[in-house]
Amino acid sequence: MPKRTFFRLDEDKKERIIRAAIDEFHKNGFENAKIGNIADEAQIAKGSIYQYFEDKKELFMYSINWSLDYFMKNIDYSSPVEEMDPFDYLLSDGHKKLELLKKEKVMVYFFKDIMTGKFGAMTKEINDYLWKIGDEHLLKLIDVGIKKGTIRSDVDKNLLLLFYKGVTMQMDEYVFLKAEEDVFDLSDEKFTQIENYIKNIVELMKHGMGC
Amino acid sequence: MPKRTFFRLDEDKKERIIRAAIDEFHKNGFENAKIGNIADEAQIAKGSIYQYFEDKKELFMYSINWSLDYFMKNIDYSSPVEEMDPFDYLLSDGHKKLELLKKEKVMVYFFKDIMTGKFGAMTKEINDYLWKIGDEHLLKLIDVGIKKGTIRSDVDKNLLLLFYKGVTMQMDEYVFLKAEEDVFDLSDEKFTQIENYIKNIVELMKHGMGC
Amino acid sequence: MPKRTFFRLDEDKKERIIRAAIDEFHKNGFENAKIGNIADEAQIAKGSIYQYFEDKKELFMYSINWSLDYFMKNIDYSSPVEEMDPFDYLLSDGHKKLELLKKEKVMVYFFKDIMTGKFGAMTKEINDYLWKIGDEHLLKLIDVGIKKGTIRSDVDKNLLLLFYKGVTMQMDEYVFLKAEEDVFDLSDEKFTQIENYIKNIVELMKHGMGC
Amino acid sequence: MPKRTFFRLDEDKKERIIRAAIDEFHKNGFENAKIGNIADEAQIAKGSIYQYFEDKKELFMYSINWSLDYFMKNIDYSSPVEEMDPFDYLLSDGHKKLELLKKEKVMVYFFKDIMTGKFGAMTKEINDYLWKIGDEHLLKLIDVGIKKGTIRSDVDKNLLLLFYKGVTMQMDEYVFLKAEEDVFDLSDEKFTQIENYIKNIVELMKHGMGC
DNA sequence: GATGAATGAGTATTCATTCAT
DNA sequence: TATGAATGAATACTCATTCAT
Repeated sequence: MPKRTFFRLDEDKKERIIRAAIDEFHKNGFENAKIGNIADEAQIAKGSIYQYFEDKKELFMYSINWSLDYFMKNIDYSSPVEEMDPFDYLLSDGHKKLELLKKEKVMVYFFKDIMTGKFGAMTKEINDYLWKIGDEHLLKLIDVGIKKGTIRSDVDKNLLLLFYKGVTMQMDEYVFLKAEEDVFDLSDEKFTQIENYIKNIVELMKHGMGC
Repeated sequence: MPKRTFFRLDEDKKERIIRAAIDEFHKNGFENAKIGNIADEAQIAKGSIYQYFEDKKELFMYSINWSLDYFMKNIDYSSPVEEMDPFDYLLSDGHKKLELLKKEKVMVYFFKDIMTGKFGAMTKEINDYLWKIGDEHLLKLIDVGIKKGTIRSDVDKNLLLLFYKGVTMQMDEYVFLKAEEDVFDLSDEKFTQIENYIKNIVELMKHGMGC
Repeated sequence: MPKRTFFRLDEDKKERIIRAAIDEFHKNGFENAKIGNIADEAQIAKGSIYQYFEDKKELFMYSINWSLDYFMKNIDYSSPVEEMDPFDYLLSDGHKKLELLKKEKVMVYFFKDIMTGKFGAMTKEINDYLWKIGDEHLLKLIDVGIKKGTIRSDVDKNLLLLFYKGVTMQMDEYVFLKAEEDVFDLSDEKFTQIENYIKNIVELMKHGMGC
Repeated sequence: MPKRTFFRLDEDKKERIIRAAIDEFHKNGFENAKIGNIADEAQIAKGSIYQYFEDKKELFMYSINWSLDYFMKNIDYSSPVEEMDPFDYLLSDGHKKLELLKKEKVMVYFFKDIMTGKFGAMTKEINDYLWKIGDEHLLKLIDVGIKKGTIRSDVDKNLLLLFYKGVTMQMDEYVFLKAEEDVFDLSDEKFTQIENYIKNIVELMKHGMGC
């Protein structure tokens, strides 16, 4: 948890610092991230970082939290969508992700780094926490699906979760790759191409790949 | 590529070195892995490492190659199985993995670290290479499935690959977690529990989670 | 010398600041003393310290002066006692010191730190000054003793001073140690024990340890 | 305790390192002593210091031990002298100290710093140890004196110790100051002046300053 | 070839001091 | 004047790599 001096900062500065941190952590990983770079990028003095955060680790942790919050707010990863069928959700969600990708590339990547476990040992603690949050969210979706009758009820929910998650992540991976191809802007063609892919994947999730 | 001095070493020493490296890299990640620890563990002088490898990175890369080879040889990840149906393959493969897990815990974990992208930037290069190999392998399996009529042929193969991979990885993840619970030895009960899970997952892959 | 802003402060605040400083300097030495701690302890803002003192060193120097003054006033280290025989003086002085120890532990210790030279190089300047003051005081005492016929007159006065000082300091050291044993309060028993010791020491000073 | 790599060094290098350390610690105290300075002065790489010592503190501690040993060996502070009368001992000891002062100024000062407690908190532990050694040594001397009949036996030995120590230290202080006056070499005149002082002090110790 | 000692570049963190409010 | 946030200089320590034996 940042020191209170951090919270007293004006929004712009706070955001500059965290975005600088996210950028650095994403580019170089935790170990190789230099506090100096972050300070420079955020246009503050190196020492100031320590006025706001206990140490590098705390800054890192908070960066994670911050990006988590960010996505919660912006992708509505949290609640209202909960009445949506998980398959529909995927479709809409995928769309939103594409828009985010265009706007918040770095942060999305950072978020992906986290979820992928790229920060490894460093995050064991927070990693578990993040997973739990994500899983809970997905389980709710699955529940809705079962209730609505779009998801089979003869299989253990955890198994469904695992299945859903696996396919979803793979799909995200694909979307990322595709989006990466256009460094600056996604063409409409690419856009529909991606949406098509997602539709197909969802179809596979529903009916399986077997005959 | 190691220097030729390395290849002149006797098998035992070579293996000791690589296994020590794998252990250290797995435990601490690339940045925090200490050459000194590896040398100690391998019972050779620190300086000797540099007689065999250009630098830390080369040792790391070779460790990856080595473990890749190891699995190729031991899990038959390469050829003969190719006539097998991908679903059957999963079942048998899963079984083999369990046996490997018991025998080569550290190396399996290291391998997982690699495939998961935990070494991040460090491996971008090799990562792509590994994925390509893996993907090729899986695509062959899928082809077999289509030919044998166990996999639907109305969907793009790359999509099937993506789907198959996603579910597979998630399944592996689960197996790892389960296996981890028994630090020293897997009980038979746990063993069948895991196999059951795999069966169910395969069933989901075949028929999907939709109604 | 503190800035004039300091002298404009009310007594209570001034004392709070100096006592906080003394406490910190005593506990951590000059180098490790933290201005922040002093400010916290004195319940003022860190920046205010610099409103009163040029820098850390000036605060330190003034703390020394302050404690010196304090003892001058409170132990009557200066004048009226001057008609007293140095041996009698020691006895009475010793008693007073015990009382002070109970009331002003920290400051006494700080004072001892100074006289002992614990602040080393930092005080070279002030140290000389302090010694001079102390020596002058003691020389007066010795003069009185010679005049009163309680001290031999066949020895160089500086030598007597040196002798007197050495034994005295050692005695103080002992008193401090004893006093330290009772963290909160000196028992009467300990009290008389200490006084006895002092008496014996004084006897040794008078007649020597030889046969 | 230094690492064994240190003990494998040739005598010259070892001595260069320790003397450089002693010099730096004496000049700047523990906190302000810079490892870099020590390394430079000893003509070795900064990192090498850490090949020999765990950290700054260990180097400091060993420097103390080393100078202690040095004086033990060179001033015969340990045993054979033990049959000597403490007063005679002081005389001879004083003489030796003068010679040492000329040869090993810095180290003598460092030693004095230690015994004076100038390193304060840092040494609480070792300080006690040093005092104990010193006290034991002195107590033996006093015992000899009592046995030989040159010291009165009607006084508590610890009191005698305290007395003896106080006067001795003060005397040393004086000698140091005198010696300091001649930066490069002690004139014979100064030499005899000092010896005279010592004789007088010893006389005072024997017969006291009272009438 | 093998060894392990020597090297020195590289960086998080602290804290006295300054400064804007 | 009081405040406390901002600043940045300063330094112990690590460890990959080199090198002398």
